[in-house]
Amino acid sequence: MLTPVQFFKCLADDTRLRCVTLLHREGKLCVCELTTALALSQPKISRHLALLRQSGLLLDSREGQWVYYRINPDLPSWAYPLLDDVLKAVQASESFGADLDRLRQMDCRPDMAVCG
Amino acid sequence: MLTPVQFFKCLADDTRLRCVTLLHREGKLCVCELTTALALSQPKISRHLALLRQSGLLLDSREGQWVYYRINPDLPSWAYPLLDDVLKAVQASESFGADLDRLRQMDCRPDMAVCG
DNA sequence: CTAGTATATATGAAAAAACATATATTGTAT
DNA sequence: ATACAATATATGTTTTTTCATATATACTAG
Repeated sequence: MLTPVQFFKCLADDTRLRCVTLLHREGKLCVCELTTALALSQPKISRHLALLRQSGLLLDSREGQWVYYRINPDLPSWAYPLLDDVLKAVQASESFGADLDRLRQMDCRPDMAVCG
Repeated sequence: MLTPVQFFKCLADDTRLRCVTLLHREGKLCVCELTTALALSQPKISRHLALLRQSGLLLDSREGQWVYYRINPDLPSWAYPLLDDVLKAVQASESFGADLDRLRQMDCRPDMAVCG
């Protein structure tokens, strides 16, 4: 079971905080979308996602060649108001807008019909 | 200015999380009260308080031989709802009750008339 | 169907950096 | 002198990052 300290360790890194807030806002994203949005190397993203998955904060699911991550819907109840306030805090920041822009401008995202 | 990541780094350690939640609940406490409440060594507490002070989350003020710490009242506005959520999350935990008990049972706390 | 190839993701290993803790010492106020 | 608090040093541990490689799925040509 995720403890408060573990929860904050998850958010205490720039890469992980950006992944979690994007996922909380967008619902679910695959690794390549996160890699593009954050403009970071694939192994770096993958390692941080693994940590978040192992801590129980995220769930993953494979769909064909893509692996999607999302916020675990069975977190302890104290976690959700925190996540909402985290999103509000981070949305105000400059870097979050840039991440979202790169995600929007990404051509050929897996969910888009043109790519299936 | 405190950023969201720095804020979460502050809370991503058991000792610091307990200090911050106690201070958020109690208003202000001196180092010896925190040392008693958490049942940890003075240098250990002092080091973590210094980190929290340097990050801007806490303010300190000397009153005679005692140094009091409190939550900085000039944090970015996103921080306060988060701190409230944090307190709710931590209050549910067992260790928090024990910290509070040790604080209550501490005899000769600096604020108490018998000790002045 | 099979072989070959491309894309997506994960992980092993190693190096660097950051962090936490203990002990000892120093500073500050009464 | 005594109580309270901060810091210096050394040490051990954890975390983060990168590069290279492994695995899994999908696609294409024969």
